[in-house]
Amino acid sequence: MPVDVNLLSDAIKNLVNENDLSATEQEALLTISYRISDVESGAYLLRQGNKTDMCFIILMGLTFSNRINGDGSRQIIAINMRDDIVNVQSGLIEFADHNIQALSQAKIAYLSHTDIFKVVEEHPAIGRALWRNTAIELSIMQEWAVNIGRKSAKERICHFICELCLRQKKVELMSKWKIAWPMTQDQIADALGLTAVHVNRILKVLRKEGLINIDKRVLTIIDWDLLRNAGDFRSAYLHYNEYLGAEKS
Amino acid sequence: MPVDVNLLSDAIKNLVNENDLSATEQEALLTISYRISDVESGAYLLRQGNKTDMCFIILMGLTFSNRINGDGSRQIIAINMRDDIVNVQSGLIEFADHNIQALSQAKIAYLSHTDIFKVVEEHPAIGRALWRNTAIELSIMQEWAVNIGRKSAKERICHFICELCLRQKKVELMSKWKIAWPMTQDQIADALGLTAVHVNRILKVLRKEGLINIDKRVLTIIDWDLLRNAGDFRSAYLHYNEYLGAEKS
DNA sequence: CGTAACTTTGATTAGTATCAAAAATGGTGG
DNA sequence: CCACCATTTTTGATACTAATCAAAGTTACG
Repeated sequence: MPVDVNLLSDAIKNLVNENDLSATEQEALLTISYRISDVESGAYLLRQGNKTDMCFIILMGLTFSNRINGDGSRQIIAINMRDDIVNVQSGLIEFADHNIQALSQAKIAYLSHTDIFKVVEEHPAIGRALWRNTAIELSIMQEWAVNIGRKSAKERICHFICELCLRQKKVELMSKWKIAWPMTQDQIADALGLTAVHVNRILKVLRKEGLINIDKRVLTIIDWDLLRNAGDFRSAYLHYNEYLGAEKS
Repeated sequence: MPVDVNLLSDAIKNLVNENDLSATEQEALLTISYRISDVESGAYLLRQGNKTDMCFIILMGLTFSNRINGDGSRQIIAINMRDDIVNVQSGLIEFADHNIQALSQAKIAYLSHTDIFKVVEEHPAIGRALWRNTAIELSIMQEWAVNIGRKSAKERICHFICELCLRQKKVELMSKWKIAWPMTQDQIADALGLTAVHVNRILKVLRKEGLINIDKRVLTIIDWDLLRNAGDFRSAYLHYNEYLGAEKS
C-alpha cells in the first residue's frame, strides 16, 4: 500500500528534519523493515507486564499509554499522535510496565528493536536523535507531573488541551483551531488525575466561558489566549525548534 | 583530592556495571575532565530558564529538580542521589526549564556536555548507557505521575519513601532500614502535590501505625512490608538488574 | 430498534487545602 | 553555654475542591 509507506517516510522525514540527519541517515532509516497495521480504538499495542521487541510509529490516529493500579484506578501517562515514535526505550530497559492502546482507530508501523539498534550502531546520529526523542518524552512527563501535582482541575484541563492542540498543529495543517478529539471524558480524567464527573462539569464551565467547544468529537478552541492563560501553559517543554505562533508572552 | 576522585570513579563504575561497558569504555569515561565542588543545602546547580552546558554527577548528598509555576507553587520533579547522572539530556534539548538545587550539603562533579558527547561519539556503547539512563528517568517520572495522579496522600508518601529507600540501598550499604532524610515536610509536599500541613498529619499516622519513624533527619523503616503495601509500591519501574530483596509478591 | 457507551445532572461526602498560631529545633554570635 | 533568630514541625478550626453514588439523558452503532 503506497499510501501507508508514504506516511511512514513522512514520519521519518520528521525525525530527520528535527535532528538535522543526513540523507544517508535518512536512507538508512528507510531500510528498516516494518509492518503496518490498522487497529481499532481500544486495541492493545502492548499489555502491562508483557515484554515486546517492537517499537511503534504512529501514522494516523492517536494512542495512549496507561497504567492500572492495584485498586483498579488508571493513570494515563502519555498520548501519542502522528509521527510519534513510541516505545523505543523499552529496547533499552527490557521492560515497560504499562499498556499502550489505540485511542481512536489508528494506523501503526511496527519496527523491531533489533533492527533499529542495528541501524543506530552504524549511524550514531540516529541514536542521538532517538535519545533526544526520549529526552523530550521525559520533559513532557515532567510537565505532566507539574500539571497534575500543582494545578486545579480547570488549569489541568486547559493545559492538556493546549498541549494536544499544539502537538497536533505541528504535524498537520489544522483548520485554524479545530482538532480531532476522540478522547472520552473518562480518558481525560485518567490523564489528569480527576474523575469523569468532575471533568464533565469543568468542560461545561469552559464552554460557558467561551474558551472551547466540543462537538461530534471535534474540539474547537474559541479563544486560545484565554485558554492558554487558564492553563498557565507555556510550550517550551515541547522543545519545538520552530515557532508555532501560539505564544505571546 | 584523592577521596573525591574515588567517588567519581565509583559513580562511573556504577554506570559501567549497569550497562556492561568494557574496560576501554570505562577508561574513556575517566578521561573526561571534571570539576568537583561542595555545595550547601539549597544551592542552585541550575536555574529555571538558564541554559547550561554542564551535567552533574552526584557524589554525596541529595539534589532535587523543581519547577515554579506562575502562581508561585512548586513541584519537585526529581530527587537525585549518589552516583546519579543528572542533566545529561539538556545537552540534547538545549533547554531544561527547571531548577536543580542541593537538598542537603552535597558534593557534585561537573562535566561539560561537549566532553561527554565527544566520548560518546567514539564509544557508542557509552551513548547507549546514557540513553538508558534517560529512559529510566522517564520510567520513574511515569511512576511519579501515577503516584500523584491516582493515589491518596498516605499512599503517595509511603510510595515515595519506598522509592528513595530502595534507591539509596542500591548505592550504599545501609544499616538495615535507616536512611538519611534531609527532606523537610515542605519539600515532601512539593514532590507529591500535597501541602506541608497534610504531610505532617499523615506522617503522624504512619508513626502511630508503626510503619516508619523520623528522628533527627534519619528515617527508620519499621515495617517494610506494611509500608510497601500502604504505598502500593512495586520496584520494577526502577529497573534494577539485581534483586534488592525488598519485594515479596 | 435496541443496546452499550458516554455524557449530564443532582445530592452528598471525603479528602485535602487554607489560615493561623503555638511549639520545637537548629544554628549563630556573644 | 546562653539568648536569639529563622526554620521547621505540630496542632486546631474551617473552607472548599473534587470524589462518590445514583440515575436520567444522549449518542453511536450493529
